[in-house]
Amino acid sequence: MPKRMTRYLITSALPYINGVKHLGNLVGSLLPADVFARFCRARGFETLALCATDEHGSTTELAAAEAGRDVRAFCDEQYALQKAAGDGFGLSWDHFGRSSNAPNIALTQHFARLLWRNGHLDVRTTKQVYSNADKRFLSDRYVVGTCPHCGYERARGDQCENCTRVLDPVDLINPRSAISGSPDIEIRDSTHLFLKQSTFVPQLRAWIDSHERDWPVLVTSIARKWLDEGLQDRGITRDVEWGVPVPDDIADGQLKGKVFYVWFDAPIEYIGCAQEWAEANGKGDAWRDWWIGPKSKDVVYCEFMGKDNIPFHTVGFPVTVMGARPQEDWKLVDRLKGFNYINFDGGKFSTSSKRGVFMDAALEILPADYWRYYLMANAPESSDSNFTWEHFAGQVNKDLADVLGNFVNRVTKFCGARFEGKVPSEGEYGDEEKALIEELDKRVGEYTQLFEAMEFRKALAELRAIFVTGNEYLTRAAPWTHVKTDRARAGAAVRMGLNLVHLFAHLAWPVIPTSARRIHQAIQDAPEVIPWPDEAMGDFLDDLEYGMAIGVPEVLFAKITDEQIADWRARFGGGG
RNA sequence: GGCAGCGUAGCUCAGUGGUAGAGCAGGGGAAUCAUAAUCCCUUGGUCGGGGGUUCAAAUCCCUCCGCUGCUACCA
Repeated sequence: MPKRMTRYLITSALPYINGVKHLGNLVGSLLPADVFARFCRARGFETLALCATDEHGSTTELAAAEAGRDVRAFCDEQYALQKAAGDGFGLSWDHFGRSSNAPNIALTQHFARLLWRNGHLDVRTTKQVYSNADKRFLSDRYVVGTCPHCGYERARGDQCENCTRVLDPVDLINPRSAISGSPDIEIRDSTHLFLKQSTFVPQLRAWIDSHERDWPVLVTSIARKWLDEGLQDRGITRDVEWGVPVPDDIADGQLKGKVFYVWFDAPIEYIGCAQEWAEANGKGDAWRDWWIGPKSKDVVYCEFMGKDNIPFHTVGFPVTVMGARPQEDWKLVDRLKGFNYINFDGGKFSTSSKRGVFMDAALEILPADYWRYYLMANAPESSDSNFTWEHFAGQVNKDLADVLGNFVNRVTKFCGARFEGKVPSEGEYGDEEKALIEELDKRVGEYTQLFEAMEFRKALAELRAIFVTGNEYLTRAAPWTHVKTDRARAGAAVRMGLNLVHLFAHLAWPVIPTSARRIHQAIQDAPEVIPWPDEAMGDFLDDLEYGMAIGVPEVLFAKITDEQIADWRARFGGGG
């Protein structure tokens, strides 16, 4: 595989540390980033795929407190769980880091100093709610009280869940701490740093406009909405303990004891994670070449995220990067792929109310590839999509078990029964094969383009169509008929069938890596990265050595039964 | 309330000005190598309602209805 000039830097939105993620989080960022990273590697591009846990903020502090744990220990434990779940799903990160690790802390402080020096930060005094009972400042959502609009008694300080109105904690009637329930709260002045985002609007708008064509409408429309509504300066520090400390040399130490807002430091971990990767792999300063300096010019930086993350990646983080100029010219995102949500039987997946299927539980009931295929085939690209057990089972059974799995099985078994389990050397390709090759040249080209365009749903529809093409061919070639009268003709068909199996393993690898490997190994050993077929189909489909012994894989995809669906529906909820 | 997206066959979705599409499900047939798996043919939609622009509208404009999301201190 030739090395190519372009390098791909790929990040998925950082999963928050607070618990194993559900399928919605998986399909919106982690999984498409992995599929795309595998696709890039398969094509021979140098690729760096990074992800990390996003650990800071009051939510983690309070979750740890509730669990009676030290915050760091709590995060250590949660990090291990998320890492294991990601590994289980075959998420092939080059590094899975942590926003609380040293590189991110140093980089976050470094960026803040640059922004301060460049005049992009203001010191402002704000009114914050302080709880005497809890001995801490409360973020808006941790103040509860009666909604002044609808009278709901458990409204949160940021928004009333009942009438959905946006609130300010001072509006609440009978306000109290959501942590202790204590009404002993007061308003105190607190000094914070504000990032002067408003001065970046023209620059941001020009940048977003320049991506009119290569970003999804979802992304540009959300980004523009923020600019059109009048971008406000954003407070980037908080009165909590668990975070990156604000250095004393900013604003003469006025921010002593405060930390940066989690949304300020989390995106910087994309860079910090590259440094963690370099440190873990003895790469020295190589991480910088992905992010800054002349060598980074060859890098295409791709970000994957759910729509809730889009403002922070089209406005917040870009302002941080732009504000570090002209001294330092860090990369801005080139390709930003945003996703809608996947619903669970018509309702939301919810971490807090444990609704839906979570990554660890998903792997307990089925291998990762079932999920990977289904989720990518139904990726919520144009609108929210909906998960039901019945739809899931129907699609997996049909596409993976019947169309792909059975094809591999029928070809390899027939070869074993009639051609001694060896690639037949008799016969030559004729018109039938020529037509097949022509069609596959077209389809594989289309499939490649769809992946390049990150049109995952359509790409998987094309992949399925390619599998179907194999079945169609086999029906027309009918080696089971010809073997009785014309062994050469049957041999050529079986040889083509085996070459198709081989092709399918290569094409499917980014999506279903484990199964693709099993399929490939039935034919011959598979390399770690199964390369993309760049050659013309006429060559690829006559590539297997004549006479080479092949095997029959064990059942590749066992079908999901009605009983299983009933069990899972009882366990997880969700209709069908 | 404001803003955005969506509403197309029973289901999941393509299609953004030129005779309504795919997969699944349903119906009929072929084949019997195979995880009863495959292949071929086929039923099915006044493209949410109404109005307008146009030779021509699922597609553009207006309006109404419905669903979803976002609304900056959850991340």
